[in-house]
Amino acid sequence: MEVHQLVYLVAVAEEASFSRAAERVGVAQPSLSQQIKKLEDELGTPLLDRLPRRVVPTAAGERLLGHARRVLAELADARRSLADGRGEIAGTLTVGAIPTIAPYLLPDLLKRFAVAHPQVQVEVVEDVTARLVEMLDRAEIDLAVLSTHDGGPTIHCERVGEEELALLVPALHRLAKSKAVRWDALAGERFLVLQEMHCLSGQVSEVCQRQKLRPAVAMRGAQLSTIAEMVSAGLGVSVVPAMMADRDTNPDRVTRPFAGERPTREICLAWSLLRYRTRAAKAFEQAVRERVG
Amino acid sequence: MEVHQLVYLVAVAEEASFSRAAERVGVAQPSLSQQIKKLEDELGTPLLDRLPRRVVPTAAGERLLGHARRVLAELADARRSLADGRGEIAGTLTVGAIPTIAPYLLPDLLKRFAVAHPQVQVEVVEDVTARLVEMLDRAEIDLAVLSTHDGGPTIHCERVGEEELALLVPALHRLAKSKAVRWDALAGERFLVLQEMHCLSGQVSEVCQRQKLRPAVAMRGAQLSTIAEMVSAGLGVSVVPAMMADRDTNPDRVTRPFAGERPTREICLAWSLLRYRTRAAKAFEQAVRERVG
DNA sequence: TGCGCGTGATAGGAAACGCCTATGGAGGTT
DNA sequence: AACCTCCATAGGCGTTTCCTATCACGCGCA
Repeated sequence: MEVHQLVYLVAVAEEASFSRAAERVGVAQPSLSQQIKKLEDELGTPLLDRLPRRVVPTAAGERLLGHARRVLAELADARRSLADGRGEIAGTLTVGAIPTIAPYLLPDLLKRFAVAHPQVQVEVVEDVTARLVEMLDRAEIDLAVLSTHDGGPTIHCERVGEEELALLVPALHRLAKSKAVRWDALAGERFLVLQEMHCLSGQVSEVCQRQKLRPAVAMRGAQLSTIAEMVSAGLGVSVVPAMMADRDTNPDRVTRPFAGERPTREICLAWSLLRYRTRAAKAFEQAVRERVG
Repeated sequence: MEVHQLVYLVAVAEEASFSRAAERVGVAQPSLSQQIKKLEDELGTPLLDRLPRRVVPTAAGERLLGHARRVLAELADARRSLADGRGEIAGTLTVGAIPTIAPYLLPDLLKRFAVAHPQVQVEVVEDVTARLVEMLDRAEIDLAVLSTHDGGPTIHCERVGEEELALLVPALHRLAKSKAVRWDALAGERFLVLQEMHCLSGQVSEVCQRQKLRPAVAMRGAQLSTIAEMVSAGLGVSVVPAMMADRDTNPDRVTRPFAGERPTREICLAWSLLRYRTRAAKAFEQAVRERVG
């Protein structure tokens, strides 16, 4: 069981093809076939089902893949840990962020971070909380910026600040001129909310519930910008992060704060406790804290 | 960074010598020097300090060692997981047990287990709780039998039963004839207890505290058999596991249960959540449950 | 001070290994 | 039925790893 064999196995499994995997890892296809065969011989069991049009892992292959990915992640950690030991803040940093935070927080943050740490190559992954957490576990991202997270023993999740939620209404809406909107003024409004996989959706219903408001959900959107455009078109109102509102310049809709206790949601940093935290990751975390706090 | 290089590095670090490490891993010493050098060249930093009489890891080496051990543990897991997939209950199983349980629980258990699963080679490590937990984390043991454990997110600890604690007194002691000993009868007795690293020591003081007894600790012993001999010699009394008493045939001391609510301590199984649990390990766990429950 | 002893590094050759190109063969597709 | 895609096999080449033999260094002992 050699490192390159595990690399090849993972590549074939992910590409579902020997030829594509060979291209990806930069060797000729026969070399790859050879090494996989050798691995299968050593372990005494087929790892891949060569089906006519695609390649799928056998049960044993699936089993080995889990271990293989952890081995490779650990090796990557080793390299980064040693590079860190030389005092450099450098290398590649992959951060994840949820779609309801990423477009409002990251652009500015990335620009500043790039200036402060020009040696660090930052990659961004935008996905919903559940998937980001999976990616943390699989070491596919180093760090995630998200809101609520139900936990899991291997993920560290740390609150770094909070953001206000505000009401987004069409510019011609009766509430558009209010200084601050009272919750009871929203009875009967049509609400535009995100799909349930977005945590903002749950957070909004929670807030509504606390305010004894049973909103009529007119539509579930896949992204905030869709919802914003719907609001502009007068199809309903929505509760959105204030950060989004700050950047919104469309005159067809306006954002209004809520009266009384303003609803907020947490902004958290999460990382895996099993992976090495590079200096670059810590520096990025600090940048997020400064920007949010 | 190849697997065999990591194996060599770990061997050299543990043997503190190239030659001994070479012998251990079964290659000639020059091959080992060569591979370590290659690893150092690849990583761009020395990993080992070749001192006149011994070899010690550098800071970078120490750092890499942690990752290397995890990589190797993960590879071992992979092999065992695949072997398990073929349905065999076989291979090597390393179990740890604390010294106040091991000699009373294991002999009988191991004998039965060997009959039920002749294909499994069981190795036993006897050490105190804290060290067993470390060894679980480092994948040096598969399973630990212990009593209390303060936790840690990567260790699963499961109560499988309890054992009674009883009073051990010299045969000629005034309490030796009691049917059951009341706690208030122990005021003024000289107590022989274990060193603090043994959890039994803490458990006994906890029980005493609950019974409003402030025992005079006459001596702290390193093992129960020492304490038992001290009791035989009339140097004091002790609170010991009933399991120990069951096997004790020395006529110079007797064990008496406590009156009222009999004190007990838990017996737990612990394993690492990060390591693969073999069928052999699960079978052993089951054997412990049957024996204890 | 000089000599052995233990230990790691170096040198050179043999065996093993991985990768490559060329080719074969099985399954679909047109 | 011919073609195409995709993986397996064969044979050659360059590299790597391992071995044995030997060297270099520091230490302890006479």
